[in-house]
Amino acid sequence: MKHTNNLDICCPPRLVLDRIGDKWSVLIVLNLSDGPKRFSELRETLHHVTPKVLTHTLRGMERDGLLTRTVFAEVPPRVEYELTQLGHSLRPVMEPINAWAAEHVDEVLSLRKAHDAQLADEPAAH
Amino acid sequence: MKHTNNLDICCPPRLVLDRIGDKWSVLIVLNLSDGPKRFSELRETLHHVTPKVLTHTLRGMERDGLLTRTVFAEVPPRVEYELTQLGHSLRPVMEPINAWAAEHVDEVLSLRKAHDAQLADEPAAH
DNA sequence: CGGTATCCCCCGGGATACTG
DNA sequence: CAGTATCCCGGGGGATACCG
Repeated sequence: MKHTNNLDICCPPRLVLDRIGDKWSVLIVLNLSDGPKRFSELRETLHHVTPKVLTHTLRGMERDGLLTRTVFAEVPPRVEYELTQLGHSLRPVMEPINAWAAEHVDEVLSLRKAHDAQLADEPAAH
Repeated sequence: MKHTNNLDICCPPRLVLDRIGDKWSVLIVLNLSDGPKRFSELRETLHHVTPKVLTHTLRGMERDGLLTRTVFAEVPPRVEYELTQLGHSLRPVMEPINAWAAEHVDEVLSLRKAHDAQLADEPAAH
């Protein structure tokens, strides 16, 4: 996004996809849906994503107001992440995504496989 | 995705996001919603995206059965892209995305701005 | 515990030029 | 018209190591 395409502005969907289209944001929202969680808890659930990446993702979401980060002055340190109202409002957006995926994942995968197989068969077209 | 994480399988949402999370797929679906379009038509609507990129995106979508590619044996050549049933079924998925974006884009942008401004103020925390 | 700091690789995506 | 062929850059994201 170097030359500030007006597409970025004219197309709101891009804002959402840039925000939740990355690898972990959706899973984070889902995981925080029923209450705040600590950094390590999230890491475990997210299959031990690298701390750097998790931090980066969380910071980005915090920046956009999707969640809050609360540091507790204890030893050992404790940090909790919690969805904001805005963060919670994303659930209705994700449900259709989930539903579509659940319903069509097999179809897509088999279509993809068939398509690849067909291409592999006919290198003759060249 | 090198070491085939089981997350890819266990989390259907990823399939969708990997598919429509890229820069152009959503816009393509929206643009093909009311009927087939030719390659150049798509290019124009999509703010003159590079042919290479457009081709790549379209091929990926074709591979997953979201659209069909029809070549007409004419001169000059004509190629039309049309959503499949599966492709059309994505619309209900995108509408909430659109709606959320329309409703919250200003909020997110201002929250983001405020957040950045605050960080710029306090390099003292260091 | 909850992060930073580095290094590194891959690839999405744009620019430019050429072709059947 | 509808693509290919190259080159290139930025950054997402993982691995590893270290820190307050």
